[in-house]
Amino acid sequence: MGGDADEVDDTDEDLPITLWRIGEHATLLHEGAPAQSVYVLRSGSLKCVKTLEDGYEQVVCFAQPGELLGFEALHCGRQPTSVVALEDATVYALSMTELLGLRQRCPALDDALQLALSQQLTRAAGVAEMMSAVASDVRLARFLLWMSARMAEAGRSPRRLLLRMCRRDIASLLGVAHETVSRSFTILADAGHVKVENREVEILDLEHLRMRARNTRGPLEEAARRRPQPTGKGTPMSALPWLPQMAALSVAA
Amino acid sequence: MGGDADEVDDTDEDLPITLWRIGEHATLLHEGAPAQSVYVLRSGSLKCVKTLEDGYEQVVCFAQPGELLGFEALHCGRQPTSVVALEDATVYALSMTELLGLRQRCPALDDALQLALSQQLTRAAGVAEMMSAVASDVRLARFLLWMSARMAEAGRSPRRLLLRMCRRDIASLLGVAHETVSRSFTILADAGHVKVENREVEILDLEHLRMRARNTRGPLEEAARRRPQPTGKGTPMSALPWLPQMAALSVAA
DNA sequence: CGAGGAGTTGAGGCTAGTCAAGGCCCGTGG
DNA sequence: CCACGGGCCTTGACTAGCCTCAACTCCTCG
Repeated sequence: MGGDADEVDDTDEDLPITLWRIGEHATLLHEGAPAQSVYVLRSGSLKCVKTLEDGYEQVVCFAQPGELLGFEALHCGRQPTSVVALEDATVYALSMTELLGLRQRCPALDDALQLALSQQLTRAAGVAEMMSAVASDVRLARFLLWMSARMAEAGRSPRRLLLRMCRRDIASLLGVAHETVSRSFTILADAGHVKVENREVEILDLEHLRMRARNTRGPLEEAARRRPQPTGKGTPMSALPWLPQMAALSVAA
Repeated sequence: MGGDADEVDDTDEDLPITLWRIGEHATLLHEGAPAQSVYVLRSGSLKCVKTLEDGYEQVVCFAQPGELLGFEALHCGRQPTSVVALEDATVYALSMTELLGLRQRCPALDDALQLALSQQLTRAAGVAEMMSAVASDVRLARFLLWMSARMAEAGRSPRRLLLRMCRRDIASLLGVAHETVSRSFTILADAGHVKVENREVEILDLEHLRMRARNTRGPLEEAARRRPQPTGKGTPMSALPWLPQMAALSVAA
């Protein structure tokens, strides 16, 4: 297996689903490792990191319980990121070789998989949105709101956050220096939006935090003027496409 | 339907796959629109944009032929981004309500779908990697290499790029001002790495362009020292998990 | 008790954002 | 036909914000 995790138990003879336990700082998936399983995070939190050629550790995302991991490797066979536990965590593991057969035998799992994948795509867009802000305090505000939303999804208090990752990891995700993260924390704290105590963050003024997070760049960037301009009128085409063709296409590109 | 596209033809009575033609600047998917179909881009190129509260148009990604679109909406029922054609384009449309049944009737399509989803996740991580660079010329270099890789995937020349998007869209994706994109283009051109003529870009020195793209931030950021540190040893757990539970979990979070 | 990581804060230089002007190209309309 | 307007792109000048380097504290761990 591609990780420092301990196999705990098979859950069922028929189903190749295994529960793994991952200790803090242990690596569940190694970047570049062959794809063998997909995982669903059961408890704890993880970070997905890409080690760039110059040795810089780029954090791509933080994973909360329920998230799907390792699925990216399906199309190229290798893991694009490493996955490291920020605290003790447990995951369900699902062998990739048996994934296909399993999907057919169990439509419920199949649907759940589709949903989870869809969700992961949405989250990826959310990460991009976070990084799109210019000002560093705005980035941090968005990050905190993002974490808060995750807590709410998980049914926990969205006001009290316990950040399991270090400042450097946050800085990496947001694309700023880790000192800047520190400064941005004090900016938000001085403004009375949050109370910060090391990794414990309490959101005091959600509304003002949201307002700050809205600032993207300049004053509206005149983008509001650029209306959709639907032209849309086009000539009909001959009906050559087909299902197999479509299937081939989506594999190809 | 949520778009200014023209329906062209049904491809098969049994299969709800339709070919749509989208004119330049037309919108295939509107942000916030209900999820009704998934699409596979057949020809042309698109951009996915998120209009933020302050009116700023955040470009999330550029789509090339073969990419899957609209799938993010599955889990929440609404499109998280708008999708706009950068040039005349065609897409295969697949009704979402019939998607489930179709997947079961045609495993080949199902597998293709999984692969495409996996690919989309990988691409999302790639976008994050692009934005992670600090220096603007490095960001642009990565963008050009990214476009080049897409061209190679499509079987076209990876050296001659025709950028269908305007500078402002590139700037939005990279998280910089559009003037900065201009300046970065001239930096790369002056360095002899590329030849730029409006939207036509020729890569002259791939190797040096790659070298420039490697610079992430500072000199190694001492991250190279932070070795994995596998602790990994943990106590076994009782075997409570199960397939239905796992399915429910991946839906829940 | 010392070593080292994590976090915070300060000083200074430089990148990139902002504002502004000008050129180019292409659409519409006089 | 050419004038005009309006994108798109580029370039310049100024300035704000962030990165870098550095020092210091706190805390954990061996």
